Amino acid sequence: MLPQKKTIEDLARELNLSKSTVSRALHDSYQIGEDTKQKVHSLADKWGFQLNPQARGLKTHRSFTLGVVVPEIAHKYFSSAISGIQQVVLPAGYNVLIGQANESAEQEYKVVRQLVASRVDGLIMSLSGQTYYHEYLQALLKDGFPVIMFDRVSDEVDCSKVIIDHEAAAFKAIEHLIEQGCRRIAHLSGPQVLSIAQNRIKGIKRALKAHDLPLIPEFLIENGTNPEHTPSHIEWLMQQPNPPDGISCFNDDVAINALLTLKKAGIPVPDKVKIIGFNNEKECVVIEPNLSSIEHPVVEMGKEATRLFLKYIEKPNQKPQTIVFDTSLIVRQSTGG
Amino acid sequence: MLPQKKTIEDLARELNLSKSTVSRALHDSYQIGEDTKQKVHSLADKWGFQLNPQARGLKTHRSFTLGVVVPEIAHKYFSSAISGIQQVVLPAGYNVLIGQANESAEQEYKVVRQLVASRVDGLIMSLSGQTYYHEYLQALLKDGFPVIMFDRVSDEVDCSKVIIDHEAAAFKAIEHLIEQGCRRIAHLSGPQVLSIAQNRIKGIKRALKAHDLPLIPEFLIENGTNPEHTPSHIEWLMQQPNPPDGISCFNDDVAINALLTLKKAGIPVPDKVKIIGFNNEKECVVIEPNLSSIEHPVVEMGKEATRLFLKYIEKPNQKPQTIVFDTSLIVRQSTGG
DNA sequence: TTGAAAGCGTTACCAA
DNA sequence: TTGGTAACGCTTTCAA
Repeated sequence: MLPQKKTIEDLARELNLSKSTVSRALHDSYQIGEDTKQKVHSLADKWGFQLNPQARGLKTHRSFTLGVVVPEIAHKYFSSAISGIQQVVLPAGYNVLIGQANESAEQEYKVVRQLVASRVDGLIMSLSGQTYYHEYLQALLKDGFPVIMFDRVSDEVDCSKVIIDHEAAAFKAIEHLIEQGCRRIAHLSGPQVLSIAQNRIKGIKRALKAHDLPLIPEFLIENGTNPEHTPSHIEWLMQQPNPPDGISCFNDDVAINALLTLKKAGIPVPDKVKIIGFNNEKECVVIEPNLSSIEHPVVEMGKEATRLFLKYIEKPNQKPQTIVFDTSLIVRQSTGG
Repeated sequence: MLPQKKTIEDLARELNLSKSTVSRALHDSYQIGEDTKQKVHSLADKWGFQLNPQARGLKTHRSFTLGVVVPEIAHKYFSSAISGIQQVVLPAGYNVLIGQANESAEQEYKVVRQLVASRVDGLIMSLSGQTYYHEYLQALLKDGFPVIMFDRVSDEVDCSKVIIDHEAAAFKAIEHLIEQGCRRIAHLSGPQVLSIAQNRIKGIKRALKAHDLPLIPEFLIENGTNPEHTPSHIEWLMQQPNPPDGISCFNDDVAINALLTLKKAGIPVPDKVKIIGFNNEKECVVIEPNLSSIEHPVVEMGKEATRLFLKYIEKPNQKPQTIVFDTSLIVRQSTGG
């Protein structure tokens, strides 16, 4: 178990072979006889031999390490993605180096720099909210360095992406509210710099139009994700002469915050107003009434992003591709389900 | 930004110095003149030069990488710890390689093997529930390889540890229940192979004794953390002729599961039975009644474990030490607070 | 089918 | 205070 002390040379000596032969045998080179391979492998197994990755990397200019950058590790959404990434990349012989950007553009840049300096073979990232400056990512890509984005992507960077069809997801959520009888729907939306927030709004508008309902402008609350402001947003909404009868929230945290505010105000959910969130987090089934939500296949997305990375490693010069994941509506009590 | 192409040799050539001098200058060796250092550093900065970690590692037998093994990445508790670890270790020039054991002893062994093969300079781990076999960790330690455990530790492994005083925590929880009027207290305990589970039980016993209350043996449910069994445990408990009037749970997940079961059965909390959990997770303030809990300083523990690792790297041959963190009781509605 | 040897980018020993 | 050089463990070209 101890940090490998044996080298290829030890194997060679023991078997009366040369380093080169042993190296080739370990890599199952076609130029090596079956019996030789056998011998090498069996001794290697017996010794628990593993190649020194640093020597290997030094020679091959690869590290067999993948960098992953997320806004925040300690968030279920992203740690699940990381878990998905690991499930695919470890069996392929890669390790994962993790960086967190803490929702800051500068930190994101620093973290990427650091990972690149550590010689990761590629990068899978989900962008941080306020990030505008992405030229350095473009530069990396131009040098043939694989960068794959998932979930929070930027239109300005031309790389492979794994995303959710947020427009369709929002459409689904709003249509569900409408089918449940809502006619005056409010929205606590996210940071407008994120394309996902904009796409959600597109979906909202499309759903309303499809059902001949108006978009009530003052019910569309932008940047409504700050947990400290949610209660006042809700209070304001419900104090209107014609308050909303349905509220869609940017994520479950916001939705739960909203729900708690409504309960405190004695406004019955779903009877008087219906609520739906996004992400389908654990808390949805903890709160009462249980929260309806839109489920994102985040583990699957992590896996898919990793497959793109591996494919790219296999043969570079691939055209960037975008893989779109669908979401599913989870109906619970908060929308009368 | 691109993966460094320049080498020490390029710097040397450009400055009319030798590789050795440049290397020493970069490491601020005392043998190098101030002016030379200046020149080297300024060119290195200008070029954005960074040493090749693989070549460095090959030569020095270090990787400047720390391995972290947790039962599950996608769990707030552990991802917070990882975050804490990163906050301390990144500024020290180390990267973090993460492995998850999925609560399985075999996986844990494999993951450690893999990380060691990847030449991590040390390991910070939180053990998985069912783990018995720890000889390999002992072996590593004997070879001078740093292993630090946090939270879920094993008494059988003689290494530095960062733990919570679980006995005191459990004492606090039980004493609180008693002060709130509970006289027949039940416990959904954790895997008995974990020392934390045993220490909790010690605390429970001590608290009961201190208040002259008996420990009701059939109310002490071992290995009670399986979410599928929690409802039947709760049902069984409450169907007893003399059911418990207080339940302490191994963690918040179990407590919430228990609470939901009680609500479904129409048993009022906290009036008929009081509940307390451990970890103080987000869901505590989502469920109703809000869940009382014991808060663990998990980010701080991750940081402290990392400091121990760095100290050990600085000078090996340290005696193992154990750092104990205290917890705080968070009183909410589920215990009538 | 196998072996010898060069070289990846550092560090560290020995000289100067 | 600085330089030359071997060595870390592996891959790979060239030769046999």
